[in-house]
Amino acid sequence: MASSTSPSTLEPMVQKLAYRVELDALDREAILALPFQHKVIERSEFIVRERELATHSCLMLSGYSIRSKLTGDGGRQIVAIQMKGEMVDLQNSLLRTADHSVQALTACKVAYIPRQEILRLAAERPTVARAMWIDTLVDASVFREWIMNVGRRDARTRIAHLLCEFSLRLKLAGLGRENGYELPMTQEQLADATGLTPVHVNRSMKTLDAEGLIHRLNPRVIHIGDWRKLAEAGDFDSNYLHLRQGDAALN
Amino acid sequence: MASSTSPSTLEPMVQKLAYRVELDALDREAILALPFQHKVIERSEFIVRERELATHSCLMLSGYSIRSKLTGDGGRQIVAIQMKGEMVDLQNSLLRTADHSVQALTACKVAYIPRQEILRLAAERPTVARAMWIDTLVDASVFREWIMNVGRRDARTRIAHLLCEFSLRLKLAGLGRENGYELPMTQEQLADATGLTPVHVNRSMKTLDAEGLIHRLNPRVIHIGDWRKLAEAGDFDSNYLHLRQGDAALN
DNA sequence: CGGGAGGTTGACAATCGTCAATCAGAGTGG
DNA sequence: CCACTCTGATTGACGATTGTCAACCTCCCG
Repeated sequence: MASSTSPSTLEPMVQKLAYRVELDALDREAILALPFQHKVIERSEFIVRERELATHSCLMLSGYSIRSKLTGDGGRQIVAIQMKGEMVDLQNSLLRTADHSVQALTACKVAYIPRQEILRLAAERPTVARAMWIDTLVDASVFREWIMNVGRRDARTRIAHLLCEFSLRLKLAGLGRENGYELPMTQEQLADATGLTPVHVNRSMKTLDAEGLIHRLNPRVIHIGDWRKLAEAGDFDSNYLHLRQGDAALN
Repeated sequence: MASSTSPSTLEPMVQKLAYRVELDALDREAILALPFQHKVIERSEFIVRERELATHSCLMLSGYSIRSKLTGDGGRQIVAIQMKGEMVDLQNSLLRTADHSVQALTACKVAYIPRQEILRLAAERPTVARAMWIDTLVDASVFREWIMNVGRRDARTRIAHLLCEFSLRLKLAGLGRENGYELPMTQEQLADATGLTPVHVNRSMKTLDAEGLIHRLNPRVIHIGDWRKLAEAGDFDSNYLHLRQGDAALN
């Protein structure tokens, strides 16, 4: 872990918030002036554990992380996937104790920001506060879509939906190639995200492949043959991501 | 619909927010001074429809409402249940278009507050803004628990979990009797909330009844025989509701 | 070359959904 | 007071999606 005051490290946070609300120069400066610590998180390492006190928020600079919860009998449910530019753990850090864990899916670079500094920023810059609030509201909207995904869609549709969400979000984050991307998760992790078993995830992806909706060079590299068809198969409508006009039409 | 400036109508909103953050006299006054309209919503009436522009937030004064989403093939997923004292639609009204519908489960009395006034209040009273933010974060925590509920628990456990959540929240709202309450929903609605079919909800409740975990005077009036056992059956841990110490031990 | 993680497949089991009939209770009108 | 109707609850028979178990394969890495 290394302290840093590099002026541009928090730029992704400015971008993220400016996407939601118009920020003036003072707002931007205030964000960039936040104290933070650079940190590298290894694959599988926990950033926050359920029931811990979370004292920091963190901004993803690279890599992927997941949020998950455990049932009493050991089942795991992944409730969100985070990527570059996203604020992890505004949720946990503003509340007393974490209600879910955050874990690195791949090696990650993050910027740690003390909870107190986030609160101070919010108090001093109402516009920034509003942007962060809206950001958490969009997170909540994604949660709702996931409830519907696991509650009311069959296996094939759930997987297709997740692949669509991934595709769009990767493009927005500036990752991902033209018609495809590399999945950062194993089939077991996909299963935990969709409420299925690894075996059935495998079967469902095989089906999507056989139907020509996706092509796989290797199990993790997804090529999307026809976005329209995949979106239809996944009952995917990007409305819940609350993107801007142009971005929603990316695919 | 009737305009009103009755000074105490918004008191539940003060209570709700003061539960999360300490509010000073000015904060409380500012909340109570919000302009609003009284409105009575009939059973089944929509308060907001998916994809609409939501221009108002609303505070539940009595009755129950649900938030729901529809799949492409007509399936419905209920993603939240709202009761007295809760702020419906901070979510929809701060974002451009509603990503889900809000519908009255029973006849409801509500106070409509214009979106602009909420934003103004948040800008002028940072502490109130923080309280509302935290409130939406708690909502998000409940969404995460619901994802786990429908994703990783079997039918009997899902139902038991929902019954437990209801019991606790009703007590907090000052509703519900000692060891039981009246469910405001049909079994079809329970099914939509748990990702099951009405028939299977019926079977699951029958099982819980046969096991002595609940008793039913009539299909909607639930008596909880042994809270401990029901909570265990439902894999229920109130941590995700982020209650205060005392409240978490209510049952 | 060996070991391990992750992916793939088949056989079988179980939970849950579907369909359809019946029942119970509330409200309505004659 | 009694059909009549409607909504919601209940039940049984059957079917299907999904889970379980177990084997085997593939690739990567030391």
